[in-house]
Amino acid sequence: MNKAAKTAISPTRQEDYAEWYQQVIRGADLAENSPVRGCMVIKPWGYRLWENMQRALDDMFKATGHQNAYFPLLIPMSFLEKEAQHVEGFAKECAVVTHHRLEPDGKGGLRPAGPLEEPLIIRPTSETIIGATYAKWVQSYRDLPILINQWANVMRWEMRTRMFLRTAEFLWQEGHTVHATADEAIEETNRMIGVYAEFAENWMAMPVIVGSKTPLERFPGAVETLSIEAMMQDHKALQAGTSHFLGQNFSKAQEIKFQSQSGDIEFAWTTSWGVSTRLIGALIMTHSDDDGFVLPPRLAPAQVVILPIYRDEQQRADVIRYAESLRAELQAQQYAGAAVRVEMDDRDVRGGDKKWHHVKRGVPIRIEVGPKDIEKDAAFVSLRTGGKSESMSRSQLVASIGDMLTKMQSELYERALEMRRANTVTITGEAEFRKFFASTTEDSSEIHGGFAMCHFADEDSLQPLLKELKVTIRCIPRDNNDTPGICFATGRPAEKMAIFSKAY
RNA sequence: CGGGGUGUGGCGCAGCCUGGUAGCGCGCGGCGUUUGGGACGCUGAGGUCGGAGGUUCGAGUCCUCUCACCCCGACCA
Repeated sequence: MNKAAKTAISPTRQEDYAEWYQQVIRGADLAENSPVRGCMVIKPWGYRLWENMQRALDDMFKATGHQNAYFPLLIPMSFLEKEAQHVEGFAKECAVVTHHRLEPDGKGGLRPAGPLEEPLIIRPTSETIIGATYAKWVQSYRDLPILINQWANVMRWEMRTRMFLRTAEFLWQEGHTVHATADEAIEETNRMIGVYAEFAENWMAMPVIVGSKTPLERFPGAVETLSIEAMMQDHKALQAGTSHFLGQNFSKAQEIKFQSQSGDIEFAWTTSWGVSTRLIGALIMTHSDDDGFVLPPRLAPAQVVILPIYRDEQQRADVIRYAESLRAELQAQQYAGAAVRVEMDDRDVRGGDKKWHHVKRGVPIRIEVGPKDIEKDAAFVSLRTGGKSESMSRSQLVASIGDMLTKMQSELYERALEMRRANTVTITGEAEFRKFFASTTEDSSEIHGGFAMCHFADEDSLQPLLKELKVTIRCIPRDNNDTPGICFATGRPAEKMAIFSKAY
């Protein structure tokens, strides 16, 4: 766009992080705002990415014994009233359907007519409707466990929306399981947060911290909420996935009962777990740079794009033939257990524009082939993760394409991990805590802070301080967190450390 | 929902204070020169100024209401 600009995306992260985020999405053609308040249009490039995420997750769900099913979009309002905390959590952000038809309003427009006897809400999450269904399915301990996942859209009437991170309507999956014992349900809750962590780290190349939420941060109605937390490039935390142990709260509210082996009637134990298109936001803010989106190879809709370069029709024939055969060879290679995904971009667009198009979309590897390359039986290779572009012989390129993608994937992970390391500190006193999270007035970028690991005794007493600094407790990390200490704020003895951070 | 800001061709903006029927850059079409690179020249298409109402002979410019978006706050995957 601007020849003088050093970066493809303007502003840069330093200049204006929030605006940079928007521009990366636009530059990569992932999504755009729609005429509907708070709702976005996910464009093909963004949707292909989502499909790749879905496929990987779905395979993992299946591998852990789950099946997919589908439940209604609309939920009778009374269903939501059954679990007290659940209502409190979601009632404020529900879209309500009150009529079932439209009629002319006499002024050339339409007005709703046919009021419903009982209003329906558009699901903000499906615990209630699924629970009501499960209640009918469960009679005996022999009916358990129920291990079901649903891919769906949900709607939450959020006050402030941001593309992918928080939209009124979003796509997600929600697993809902029923078990005969608490232990089994807890095991499921742990297993699924593990699946999410594995997906985040191995597929998204995004390091995450697994931990449990404090009572104030829990899912409404849950006994225990586990989450994976990731650090974005502005050092804020993003909750990337949650897995809830719901105890018997929902089964009691919805009468999910079964007769046990001994003949007693017992309430079942349930779990729910989900990740959403928010993961795309996480991906953007984990890896992208000032030239736009950077895709981890494993999830990239196209891992390699071939850009033919030629001057005229005569050259075109040769170059295209060469490019096509190169494509076939590359596609025959394997990466991460699947064929390498290669695209050719032979659009009638100027070479420079074409190159930047793919840079901004985050394609991991760009391969340019022109007459000079054909002579040398070579190709000119550029990696989205940086480094010098270089000419490679065709045989070498084909032989090493899988390794290159593997290396890029782990490089992205290492980079993100290093960013998190560099911005994670252990804090033992309130003064230090305040200083860490203080907004730096001289630095307009607003990128500051990070993860503060602190021992803490009591969540409630910290609230004034946390509110003042706009910091939240992200989670109590599960691993390496057994050393007791002293609460950073009150000086009282504390069992565990928590991650404190500003968050999305 | 509270505070602040914005809303003018696809995108980014100027014009508004000092009302008189719309301008710039990029992008887009055509032609040509270029081309291992986000090039250049000529030429062309495209907007009635978020919406509604009002003031006025006349409103993008003033007033009222409304909607949407962005930032901050409260809430949240």
